[in-house]
Amino acid sequence: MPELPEVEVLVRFLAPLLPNKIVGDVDVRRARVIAPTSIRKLKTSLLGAEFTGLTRRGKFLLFNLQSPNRAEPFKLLGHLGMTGRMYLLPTRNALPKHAAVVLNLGDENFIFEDTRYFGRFTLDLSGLEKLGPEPLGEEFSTDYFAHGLSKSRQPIKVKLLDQSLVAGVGNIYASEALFRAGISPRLSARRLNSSQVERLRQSIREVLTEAIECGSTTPLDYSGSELRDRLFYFGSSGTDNFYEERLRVYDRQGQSCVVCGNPIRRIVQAARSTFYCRTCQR
DNA sequence: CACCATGTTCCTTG
DNA sequence: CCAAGGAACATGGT
Repeated sequence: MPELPEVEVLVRFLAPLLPNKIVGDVDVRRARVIAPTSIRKLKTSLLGAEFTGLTRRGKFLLFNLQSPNRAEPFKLLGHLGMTGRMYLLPTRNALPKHAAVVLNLGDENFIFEDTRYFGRFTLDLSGLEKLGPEPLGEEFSTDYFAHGLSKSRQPIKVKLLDQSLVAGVGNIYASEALFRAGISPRLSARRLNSSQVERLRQSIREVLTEAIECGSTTPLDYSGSELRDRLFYFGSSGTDNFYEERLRVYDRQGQSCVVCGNPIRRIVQAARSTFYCRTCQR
């Protein structure tokens, strides 16, 4: 469920639930997700430690912990990859099939579940080093963005996925932001004029902000597998597909553009799908 | 069987 | 050294 808005909503949901909870057991069921941290190292660090906070950086979750054995607090870095979820589950509930890491916190377990195991739950914080600014922060300025784009010949859609340019935009919101800005995804990044750069910067902020607001009003009730995580774009069963309906171009090839009525196109860029309207986006 | 999927990293090529 | 392209990772849905 991973792009900046989904991670942000998850962090807001989990952050108040974690403080004062102490790790009583660490069960690593898929070692790849904690790499390069070893199982032993993770256990040594986490056993007896208390959660003190949770924040977000780009698509990463940053867990703050305090161990009674150490003077200094420490951090754990989480990433949801393509299919990751994190949630608290009563101890009596069965673990999900793809539980990658389970932390016992007393009468409930903290679950990191990830079908494809592309996610991370690790003491290695190096993933943060090359991140660009937060798109919703002041550092993501017009000048910064213009300068970053001016050096790249890549199509603008591909460049938006570069986490060192701006942190947190993924494949869905890249298409959505370009549609809102009326800019073709195929345009070379350095060919955007200054008004396009500014429109795109604003569009990125709006698209992400609206997605967070939308997600924040949804009950994030994961009691295991029955109640669905409504932030999941796909896998919506029955009525809860409103999330997809908010998207104006993503996964809508062949459907009518909400602005001009012409069909939404799907193209492939850097081996990933891009959706756009040829009429509205030049 | 084929192709598709919210992400990142590593390897190769130019 | 750098930018860009593609495969790889792993599993499931259609």
